[in-house]
Amino acid sequence: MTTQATQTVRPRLTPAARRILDAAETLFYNRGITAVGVDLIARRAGVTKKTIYDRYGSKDALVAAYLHRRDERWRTWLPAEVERTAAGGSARDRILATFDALATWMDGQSPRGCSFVNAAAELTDPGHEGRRVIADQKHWLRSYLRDLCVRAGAADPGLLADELLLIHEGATVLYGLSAVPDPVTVSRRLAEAALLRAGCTA
Amino acid sequence: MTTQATQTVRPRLTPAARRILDAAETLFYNRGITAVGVDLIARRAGVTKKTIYDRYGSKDALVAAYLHRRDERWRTWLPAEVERTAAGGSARDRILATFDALATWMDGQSPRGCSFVNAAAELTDPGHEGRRVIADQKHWLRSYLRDLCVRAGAADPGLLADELLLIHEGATVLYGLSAVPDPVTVSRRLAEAALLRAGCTA
DNA sequence: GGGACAGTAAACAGATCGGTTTACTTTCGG
DNA sequence: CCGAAAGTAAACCGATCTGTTTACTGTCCC
Repeated sequence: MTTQATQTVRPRLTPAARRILDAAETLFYNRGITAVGVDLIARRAGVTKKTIYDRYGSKDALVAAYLHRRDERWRTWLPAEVERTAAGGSARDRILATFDALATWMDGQSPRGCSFVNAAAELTDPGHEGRRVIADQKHWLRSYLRDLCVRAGAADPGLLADELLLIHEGATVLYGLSAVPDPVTVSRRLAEAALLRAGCTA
Repeated sequence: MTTQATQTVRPRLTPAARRILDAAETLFYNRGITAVGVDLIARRAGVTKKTIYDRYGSKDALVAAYLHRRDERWRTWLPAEVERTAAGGSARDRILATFDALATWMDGQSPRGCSFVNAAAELTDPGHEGRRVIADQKHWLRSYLRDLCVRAGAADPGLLADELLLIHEGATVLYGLSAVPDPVTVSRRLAEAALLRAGCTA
């Protein structure tokens, strides 16, 4: 057995590695993955290219790390935000709260739509590790919604979850395209109709 | 007044220009816009780079032409397909037929989702001409749906059109991500619920 | 005090990027 | 017959691409 290391809070990321990821996140999201070179990331992070390759190995791996961290943030933030805003409410309230949360998330930091959908548009190689992260993210959201649907007493929770997921994606895309003034309000209405149809009235 | 030219069917595109656009369409859609260079397009089209720049002027202009042609095809195909499949039916039937048409379109040639949404992910410069084409396309679909909603006697045609548009986009994105087995069926169910709510029963 | 680790600085590699230029050929309508 | 348009072929431009290499400096822990 390996000896247990000292219990100091070990930073998963070195300071430089964190700065790299921060810079990469901003640049990838706002300018596109392919359009951003590692030289630019290095410059922005105040770091040498060597450090990037020492920490991440390749640009593809850095892209995967970028998506992974974005996923982690979303997974911790969304349930917390739902609990915060729908505290004391029903499961149905929580489901509707996910749409308000979506609006908050987008207004706050994501004017260009879903980083995963955008990344999927660029990561055309099906073998790219980032594609796995993207698929995982959508499956997580679907199962989170499904869990809420079960608790809301939906007739067919799986089907309702699919419907809600579709509405989420539609709202996010329209938000990013600025093609419709207030897509999140539209999505909330659609969700209400879907809930009604599934027998979730409480 | 300028003299009317001879009435020969003038080809809007020279043969080489057409081959260039064909090659660009396949490559841009399947590999991404930024990831594809003009040298590759030239090679695929059996053409010199000079010809590309003689015909289109810049890569950005070629990208806009690619989106424009894709838009044109969609605008002629969709109404025709809807008339074909919902011939003799009601306006409500036509609305639902747009979702079947979407499935046909995607199965046929667009496994990677909507070319416009994908392009929007890459065209980060708000001044890029392609962004106008994208916005126009969404507005066209919205007004096409809105027209059908009016004829279907919707309580609030504009709002219903927004809802249907959102469902369309959601279905397309989920289709491209392969995150849900049959997003188009899900979208049809959602559309039925939305129509019901808007009072369109015929 | 010595090694492992994290980092800087900067050159280097070969390929590719969008775009231009020069010189020559083919086709076709007035 | 002549000139314009459409095209090939290929070299060239400077910049940028992902990724590697060499040499050196801190810092921290055993």
